[in-house]
Amino acid sequence: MDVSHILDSLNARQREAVSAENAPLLIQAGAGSGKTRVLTHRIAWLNQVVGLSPFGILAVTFTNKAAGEMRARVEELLGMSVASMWVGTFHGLSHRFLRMHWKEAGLPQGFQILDSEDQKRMVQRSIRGLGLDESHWPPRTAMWYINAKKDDGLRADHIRDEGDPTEQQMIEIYKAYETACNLAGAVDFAELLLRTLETLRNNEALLQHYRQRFQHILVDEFQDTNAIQYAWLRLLAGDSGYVFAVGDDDQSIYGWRGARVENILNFSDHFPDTKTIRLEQNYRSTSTILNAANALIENNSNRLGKNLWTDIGEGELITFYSAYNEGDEAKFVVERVMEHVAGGGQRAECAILYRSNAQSRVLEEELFRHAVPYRVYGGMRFFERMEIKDALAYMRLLSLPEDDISFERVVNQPPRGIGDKTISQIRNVAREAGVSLWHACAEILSANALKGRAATAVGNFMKLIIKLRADTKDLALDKLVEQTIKDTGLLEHYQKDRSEKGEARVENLQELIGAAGMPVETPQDTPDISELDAFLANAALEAGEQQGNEFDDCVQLMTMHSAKGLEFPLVFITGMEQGLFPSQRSIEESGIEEERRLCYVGITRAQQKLTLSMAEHRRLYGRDHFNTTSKFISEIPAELMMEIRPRLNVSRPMPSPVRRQSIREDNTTGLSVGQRVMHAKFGEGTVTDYEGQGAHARVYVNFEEAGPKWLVMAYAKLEIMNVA
DNA sequence: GAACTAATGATTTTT
DNA sequence: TCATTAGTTC
Repeated sequence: MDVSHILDSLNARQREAVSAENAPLLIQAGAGSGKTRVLTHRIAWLNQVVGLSPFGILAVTFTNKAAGEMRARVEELLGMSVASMWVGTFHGLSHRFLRMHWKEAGLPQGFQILDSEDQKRMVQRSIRGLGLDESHWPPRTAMWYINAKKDDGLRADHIRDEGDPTEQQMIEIYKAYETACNLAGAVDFAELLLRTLETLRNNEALLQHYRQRFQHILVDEFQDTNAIQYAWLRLLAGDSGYVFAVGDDDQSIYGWRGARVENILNFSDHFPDTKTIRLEQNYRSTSTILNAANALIENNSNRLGKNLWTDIGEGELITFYSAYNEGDEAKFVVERVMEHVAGGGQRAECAILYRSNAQSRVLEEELFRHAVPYRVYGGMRFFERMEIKDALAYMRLLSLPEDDISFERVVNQPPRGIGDKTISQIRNVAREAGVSLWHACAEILSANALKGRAATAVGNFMKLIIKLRADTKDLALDKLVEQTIKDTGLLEHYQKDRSEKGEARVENLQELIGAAGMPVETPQDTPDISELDAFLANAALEAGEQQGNEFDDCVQLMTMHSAKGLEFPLVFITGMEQGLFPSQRSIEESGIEEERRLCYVGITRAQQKLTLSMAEHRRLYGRDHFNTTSKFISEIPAELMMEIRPRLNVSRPMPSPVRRQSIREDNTTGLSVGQRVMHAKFGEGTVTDYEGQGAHARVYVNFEEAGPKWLVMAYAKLEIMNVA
């Protein structure tokens, strides 16, 4: 059989990995060394050469995006659909397993998934239920504790009581939380994994079935696996399965959320006869960039060790700029971006990276000032929005009225006269009887324990849900959403809010109808899960895209963490300051090796040109910081770097208006200086300046109430006022 | 029930 | 510094 299409495009190491004999394989894939390519080609190899059915392959990743890409690339390579192959995230695959084996797992058939926000509310409820003071026992902390334990595979009963009163209390909260989740048929993210693991462990027949089925297990980003994910892999692989693990210990940047680099370092101890293959040829960056990255990471101990190389050529030197303050730094970066664009480059080729999200603000302001379109990664995702979660909560109640989190969320949203007093009464009954809030309501009503108005309100709410469920039983999903947001009054409620925010919420709700109209991909082996439950699970597991931008060609702003896996011709790493990057906390406690790996990740995102910058003086969280240069700068060989000295006038806080007016451009705003205008939010004002062209045209308006502001014509919806 | 006020907390993020 | 959120008031 001709296998050239699988191997031809690969280098020697990649071929070795793809065509390796059956054995545990550890592929140390450096940044930009083609790891996704190796993974997908390995799957193709297993299928077309070894003759393994897609049915026998399990491929697991961390993000939905990575899973989607992998499936698409395999299908492209094989020229066929591989729906029977299990490709997905640890959570997604566990979810699939639990839907199929809910009985064995001891879950209700319609179990719901809690996202982090739901989980926090649930923990909060448990804390309140125990009569504890929330300020002393913050839900965040308790949630963090519970997740850390679950990620280590520990139930509340498993935790050894060392006599520490704080820990004892945490264990109590954990227990109460477990009870509440079981009652509500709710499963949090960590629970998906833990429950799957336990179900397999306690059910020999199931375990044997899956071990036999999945002879080959492929793992992406192996350095990011935590204890339970590793246990999951080992259990499934058993003694007869082959794990093909691809990862890079130098890119392990999620230790703080439980990832264990040891999983990579000790892989060969756990899987006998492991074959290790290193992919060190980099297809992304210039040798200057790679040499900088190599030199930097050399400073870490405890590595498996590897050296990236390329035949792309030296390319440009790395630029380093030490700015006077963060404003100056932003100005410098944006100027470089604008130069690139002026030279015919795309904005989307530029990525501005930073350590913490708080740093994006100044950069955004500077980009906005110059009307450079940009996109910030890491905002609120679609299915996390308040109005969307409200609608979903109603839908969840339709599916499973015992879902207490959803019940509490919408029982008085929109307001229908069920106040705190009534709710806490319901809660008490529920707690005493050990039933869900929904059942508690029914009991209270039949016992006539509520007074007039409250009783009617609660009764009406229950009737609403029951009627809605009956009415929508046979409806298509999008119609169901539509009817839900109408009949519950949710849509009307948000329509009353005439502000921009309210309008956006109404739009989002309408978009939800649209989203429900799209078919949700249900795996063929997932049995009788309703269309509604599939949609709800999907919403929790895949929170959707972050908000896009109306401009396609945007400068990309993101943290170095979110940049992992991406690449850009031009990369700017800002805030190269001791105490910020590496962060103060990492210097003091967690050790800075992970910070250095993060820096390594940042550097290796760059294809052609890397620019580093710092601010000697930075205001962060209302405090002034006087910074020294990041240690990491000194770890990059000086001959790879060129330092740019600040110009004399850069530290001036604001450009003088005189200067702006001296370089006049055509006025395309349609308004003239001196024109009186009206803005929906800021009120009346006078136009005093303008700049920019076309879609980016802006005017400077001095508002009576709100003060002077720059407004983009395309968005501001200014009303021209006639002089009285 | 909306509208104001005070308190809080703040690396990094996915599921 | 500043955004979110919980609490308070009318």
